Amino acid sequence: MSVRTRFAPSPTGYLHIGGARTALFNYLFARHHNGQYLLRIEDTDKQRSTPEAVRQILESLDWLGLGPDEPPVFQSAREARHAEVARELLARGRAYLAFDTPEELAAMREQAMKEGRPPRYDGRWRDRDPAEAPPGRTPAIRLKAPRPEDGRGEIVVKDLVQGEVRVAHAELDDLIILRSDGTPTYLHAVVVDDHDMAITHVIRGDDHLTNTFRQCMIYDAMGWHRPHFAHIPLIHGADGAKLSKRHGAVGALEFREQGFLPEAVCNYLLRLGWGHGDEEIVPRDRAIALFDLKDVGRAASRMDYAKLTHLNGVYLRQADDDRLAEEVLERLAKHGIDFGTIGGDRVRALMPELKARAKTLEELAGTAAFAAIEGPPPMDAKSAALLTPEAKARLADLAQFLTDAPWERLELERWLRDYAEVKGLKLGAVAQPLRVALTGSTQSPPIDAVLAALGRTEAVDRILAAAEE
RNA sequence: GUCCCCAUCGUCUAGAGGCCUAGGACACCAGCCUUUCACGUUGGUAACACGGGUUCGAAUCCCGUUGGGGACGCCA
Repeated sequence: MSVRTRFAPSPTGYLHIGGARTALFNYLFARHHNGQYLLRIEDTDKQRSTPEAVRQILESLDWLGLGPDEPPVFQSAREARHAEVARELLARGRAYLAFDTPEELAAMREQAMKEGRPPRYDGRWRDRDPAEAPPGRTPAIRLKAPRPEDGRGEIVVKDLVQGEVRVAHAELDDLIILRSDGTPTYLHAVVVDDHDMAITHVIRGDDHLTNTFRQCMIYDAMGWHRPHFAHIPLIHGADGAKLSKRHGAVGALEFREQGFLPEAVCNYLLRLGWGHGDEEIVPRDRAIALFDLKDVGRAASRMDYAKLTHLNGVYLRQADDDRLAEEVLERLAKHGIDFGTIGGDRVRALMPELKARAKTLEELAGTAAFAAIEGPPPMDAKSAALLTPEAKARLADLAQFLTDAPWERLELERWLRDYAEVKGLKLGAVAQPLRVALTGSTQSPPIDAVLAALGRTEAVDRILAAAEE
């Protein structure tokens, strides 16, 4: 039977980076086994689910290159089926009608907590005749949890990541599978959908580990085969607490905004909890070839933005120049920086040098701005301070001589070295004032590359402007 | 409170009883390279939570302690 996995987010907000990793692992596992990777939107909570969240989840997955192999399944569209299974369980005597009110249940929980007992449903309607129900109450359907004679049974799950995990039947209570309003509960809907979608491997966050035992009860009651389960550890913030906004970016699309490349984010997420020897750079194809659930760690890991940033730099340097140029120009436009066709060409021309010096697209856009615009670049204080009277005189001199210089990068470099030698100067004494004049910054790509990319007219204009300031 | 899971440098990890004087990566520090910055490169600081077993031998197996996390809804 071919492997089928699914990612099942609930559309109550943006796609969390932890969810993105769950999706990635589901994707990689399916691809590794030549199986299918599906998406199910768990929108049975009508109060909190929004179409906007659905849209954002799809966009996030698309950006990460984790789009599903089949159209997404919307859980809300399958409520009739969920109810049908619940009624079947009822008909088979594996479930029963429970007429409790929410208030009664709350009181029951409170009482149990007060007495130091675990808050579980006591099964008061399990063997009671529905005829005894108080008038006007609509019942929920509860599943009958196993109650072995000796009271010592247990449910065993052989989790592909966590290993063998067991929970005593005594820990389980009769869970609601169909609410009194006829809608399914999450635990029930998940089981029915995973079964109907022929999911073979359920890979999800380990916050679902204890839910698994409740779900197993439903599989068993229906006589369905349980899928394999793999519960992967959660991602925490740098302080070890649950990852939240105060830790920094957590939404997948926030990473895009901040200038991270999707392939870098995926690589980072993969290495968080999964490893293959000392390999750090694991592109998609390699990840598919290597991925195995047995190599997934069992401990929660912490989000490290510094390492993500480093990885992003690695991927940035490998990325295609035109792609990066497009991204950068888009960002410049968004920041209200004016540039024309020529500016775009200059950014493209300088991209090989630019990308070696940036770790994110946002940073790249910042360092590319001087090349995109027309005229003298804005100058920071540190750069302006470099424009001493001597430096300005030097620039004026350079502007004059550059008029006749050969305009090609390697030739320019030689020309600059000759110039410095003739004038008895260190190359740095020539390059730094030039850099400041041309880029408005003390840091930039090699000055010969900058000159070549700007073109003679623009370069000389900027040098003259700085000399006359 | 009850149940479940987890535990190697600050962080991510390698490690399946001897290959471990514990390896790699990020971050940090110092040097080299150099027209600035970055890249690259060389070196450095830095960890098996603790206590008991098992064994000739334990980071690796077992038990306990401590610490962290998760779950206990007519939420998902």
